[in-house]
Amino acid sequence: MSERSFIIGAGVMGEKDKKAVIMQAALELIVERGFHGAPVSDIVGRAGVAAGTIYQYFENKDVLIRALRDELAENIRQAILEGYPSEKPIRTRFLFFVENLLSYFAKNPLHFRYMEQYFNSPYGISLRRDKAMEKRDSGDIVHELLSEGISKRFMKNLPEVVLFSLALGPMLVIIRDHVLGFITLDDMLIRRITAACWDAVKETQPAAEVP
Amino acid sequence: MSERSFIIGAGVMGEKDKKAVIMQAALELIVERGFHGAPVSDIVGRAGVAAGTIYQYFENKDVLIRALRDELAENIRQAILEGYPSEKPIRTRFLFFVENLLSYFAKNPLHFRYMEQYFNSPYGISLRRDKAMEKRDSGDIVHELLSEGISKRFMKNLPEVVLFSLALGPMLVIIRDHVLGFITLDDMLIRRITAACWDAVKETQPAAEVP
DNA sequence: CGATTATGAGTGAACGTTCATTCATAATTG
DNA sequence: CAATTATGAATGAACGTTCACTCATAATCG
Repeated sequence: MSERSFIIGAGVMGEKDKKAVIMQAALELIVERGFHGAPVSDIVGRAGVAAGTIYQYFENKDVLIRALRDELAENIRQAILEGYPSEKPIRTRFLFFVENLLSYFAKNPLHFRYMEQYFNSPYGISLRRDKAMEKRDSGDIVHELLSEGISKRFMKNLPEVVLFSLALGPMLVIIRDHVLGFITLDDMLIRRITAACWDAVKETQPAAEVP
Repeated sequence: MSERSFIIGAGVMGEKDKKAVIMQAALELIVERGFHGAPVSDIVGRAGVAAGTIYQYFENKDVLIRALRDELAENIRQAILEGYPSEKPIRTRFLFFVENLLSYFAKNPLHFRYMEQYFNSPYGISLRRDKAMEKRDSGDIVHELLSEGISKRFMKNLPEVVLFSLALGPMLVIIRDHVLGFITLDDMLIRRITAACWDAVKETQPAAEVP
């Protein structure tokens, strides 16, 4: 082998992957056992590195936890914005957004569980709004969607945070059930769930035009 | 003072209250800082008792945590079943149930935050279904409501867990926002939110009779 | 180009801290 | 004055973090 490399399990890794291996191990363990059930000693054990190695890449455990959050948030952001039909009617955009988000989490259950745990922990409480709803990337799109929906009377005249909860709250429960094996999500079911969420937010005295 | 008593803050307590004081202190601290941010030393400190006293009432910290869950679950059960209109139409029962639950948590934010943390932690994962949906008290009522709604075609023909998520998922987000001060829930708003949840679950091709 | 030195990623035993829990003792009760 | 209840210093396990050290590789040298 022409450059430094090493073996973990059956695979051969270039040195650049070590950080990623640690992050993956942390993701799995934290999802399985929670933040305080995933000591650094177990994380490095699963990653196949020594205790000290983790501090080559992360200043401390908190930094690792936040780095994981940032990476997942970026993945999610890219996944749900790809192909977003900015020019289509509101209903189309709404369905696209919710369907994509459901789909992403159905396919990446660990990402969902991690973010859920993060935002339900003392780490995440203060940052919740910044990341989920405020002036940032995907949050912008949600805000744009809902405020336009309200002003054009395609959606119910409720506070934006309420419409947000009607649109995405069911997803929190459904993905949890999907992860835990109480239900299996396929594309058809995802489409029907998304349509039901639209029923929740849409104005029941419809405006002159159909959205 | 004629019987043994002691002072906490401005109040005087008989000894029978000591267990309750410990539980209240644990509730507050765990909601504020999470399970691993609420060490026994802090709990007894807030309760105004010595470290050892907690073990007079609870075998260990886990037992305390589960006892709190049980007490809150019982409170919630009683609150939402009081005055439940078993003989009224499905829609009436649905609105009553969801409204009552929203109302209860809006008035008892600590209870909500505790249960949320509990069920999102390794403690609660395995028990989630037993408590929230299965053959038990309030769970029975939800199951009865949804299965009747499906079979009589007043609700969408979706898996029960999906209808459950459409009915109660938004509440998870809204109460969190209420607790964190992003929104203020009053009776009027609660009624409008509940109505929107009904829109989500109700069959859009209505049956012959109005429910 | 072979030999020598420098580098820094990787290591893991050891450290200090924090935690839940215990128990000998003290205080309070009827 | 026995019995019950409360106390808090002491304990040991578990944790995150540190740091002196190793060694494969890269850089430099003669």
